[in-house]
Amino acid sequence: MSLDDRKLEVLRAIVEDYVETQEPVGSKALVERHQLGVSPATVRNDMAVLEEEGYIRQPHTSAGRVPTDAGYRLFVDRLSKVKALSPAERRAIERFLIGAVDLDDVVHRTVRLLAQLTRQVAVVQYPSLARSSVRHLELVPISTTRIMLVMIADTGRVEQRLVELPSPVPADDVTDLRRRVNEKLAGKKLADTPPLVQGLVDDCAPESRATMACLASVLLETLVERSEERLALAGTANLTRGGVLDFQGTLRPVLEALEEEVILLKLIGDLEPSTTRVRIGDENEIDNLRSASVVSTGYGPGATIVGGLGVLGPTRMDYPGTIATVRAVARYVGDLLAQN
Amino acid sequence: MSLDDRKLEVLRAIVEDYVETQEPVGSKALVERHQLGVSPATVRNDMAVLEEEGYIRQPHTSAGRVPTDAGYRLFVDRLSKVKALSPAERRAIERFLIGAVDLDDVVHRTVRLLAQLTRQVAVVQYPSLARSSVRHLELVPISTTRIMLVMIADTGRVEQRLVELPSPVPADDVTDLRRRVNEKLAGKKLADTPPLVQGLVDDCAPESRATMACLASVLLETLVERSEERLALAGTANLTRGGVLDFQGTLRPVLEALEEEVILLKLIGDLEPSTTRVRIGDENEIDNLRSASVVSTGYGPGATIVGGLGVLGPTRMDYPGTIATVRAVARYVGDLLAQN
DNA sequence: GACTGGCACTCGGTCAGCCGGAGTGCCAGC
DNA sequence: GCTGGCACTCCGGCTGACCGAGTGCCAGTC
Repeated sequence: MSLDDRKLEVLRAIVEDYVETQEPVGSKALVERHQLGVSPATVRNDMAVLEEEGYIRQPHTSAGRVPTDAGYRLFVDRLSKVKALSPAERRAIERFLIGAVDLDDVVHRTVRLLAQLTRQVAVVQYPSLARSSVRHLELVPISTTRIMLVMIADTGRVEQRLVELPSPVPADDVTDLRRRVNEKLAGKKLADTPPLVQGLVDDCAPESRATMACLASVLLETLVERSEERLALAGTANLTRGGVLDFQGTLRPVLEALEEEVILLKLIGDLEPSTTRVRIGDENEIDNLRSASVVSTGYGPGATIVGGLGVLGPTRMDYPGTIATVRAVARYVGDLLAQN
Repeated sequence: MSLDDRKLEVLRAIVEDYVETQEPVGSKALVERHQLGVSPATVRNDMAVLEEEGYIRQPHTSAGRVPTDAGYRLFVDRLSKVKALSPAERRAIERFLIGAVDLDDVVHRTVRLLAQLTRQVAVVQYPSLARSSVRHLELVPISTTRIMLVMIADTGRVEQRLVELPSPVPADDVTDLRRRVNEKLAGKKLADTPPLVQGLVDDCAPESRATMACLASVLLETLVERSEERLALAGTANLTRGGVLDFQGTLRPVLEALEEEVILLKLIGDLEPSTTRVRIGDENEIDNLRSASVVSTGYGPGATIVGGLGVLGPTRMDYPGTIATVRAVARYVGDLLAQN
């Protein structure tokens, strides 16, 4: 019951036409627009098979065919070759990213760029703290019993936390604390710090141990364990393209999902394999996004990956183009980070 | 041609009913739902006058009446008393804000809270740098020719900028720079710093002047002049309540406007008079938001104002309730900031 | 003079019925 | 195994009728 080449070709044609026109595609139109070399009747037979196999379906009897999620999946996996970016697009990417002055700026520019190029909703995760190393830890006395802990990561991220101290600490002691903390932690992966931090507390002279313990708990709790991932989002307005036809009538669930950072992280996180990932319709675990597709990938300097980025759109999207753009942007961002 | 009390009462009834039901309201329904003590025919006469004056209009002949922007304006200015918050709402606010650990957290919680309570789109501006004072400036050497400048403001905001130095600077000099910069600037309003910074450069020994100049220019350019305002946004999904009926059929322009930080700032900025501000429909300068209303106010510790917050929704919104909530939330946030 | 009841009129929304067109499935023939 | 032909289905759009909500106006009443 395997699909021969022509049937696959028919599927490809259906996907391409439907993505472009947003309308169910019939056998006659298909042979007209693509040089299939066979008659509409033959195509109809092929369509019947494709439908039986679950790759396409009819919205109603006597309407054209529309790809199913499975159809898109097959298309993405076997029928589409990655589209090369146009020189104009390459230039746009470079121009867009070249003036960035700090990490915030890079992330914001990237997310807007992605939204603009793909004409979809774009999401970019800030470099994950969990994958960063400590470049420097700064302790800034705010008052005698308050210290601002500033952590600068090698990925460019800077996080600050206010630490309330149990008792007043003189400025000299702060200097000493700073030195000790940096000696121990600078250059270390954040994930590797817990035992080191514990060591710091243990090695402390009794009189400053309480202070160090305070510092250590803030460090561990808010930067290592509960390290909040940050995100940037752009292009929500693109959801309204194509009317309310995509997303089965209402943007509600999609907009709701986009407001939940946890959900977005799930979407573009899981960046292990460093390859581009495509989730089509029902393949999404999040119920609100069953009518959407997500294309995501990891980025980072060189071969390492420090964060994820991706776009979200209707299942009816230009997969080859989107995949190419997402990849290209990720690569550029990675290069940019490598320069620091 | 002035409107007597009953006509105003009729207008109020129309606004309240329309806000609630989302449907044009007719004379008969009006006398049934409100104890106006007159017959529908009389109400019709009043309506005719109100329509002539431009406070209400008919979507089509022989349909009920709908308030115009001017009608809402009159309602807000003269007909509505501010609604008191329910104890439940007060408790919600307190509970929501009480656990905040840092400024980011405060802002994020606030914006979500606002969105949730008003069921509209909420915007919260971070405390403006322009209205902040310098609490501390920290210089962190990243390499011999790179310094991370970290500014901690009294409002809790922390900004960092990477400074590329013209020549290597030894650690001791950095310490010295840090001391001098803080002596001069700590405690000063950011807006007052430019002459002081200039003084710092002028007073510098020739050998460190280039470094100081570098620092000064980053400070002035990116923190004082081009000081970027930051924002948080939440509740976009609330736009879809009431179908696509509000916002004349398409969310597009509204979503687009919400993506432009500049636009949002204009909306909730301009916080001079410290009073709550209501912009209704066409009163908005931004074309994309002509079908929306914005309720905004300033917040800050005590009587000073350091930033703005507000909500955006359809012109058909519960103004008294929204105004009360926006005010209350602003007050709570101000109190919270005052505690630091 | 202000309010009221009554009446004719308007017009949007809905429903049924009709028609055309696009598209299908199937079948016989090559 | 492909093709042309044919009957069938069903969506979408159009039309006309009807209903109901709501209005404007007018004459009558307090």
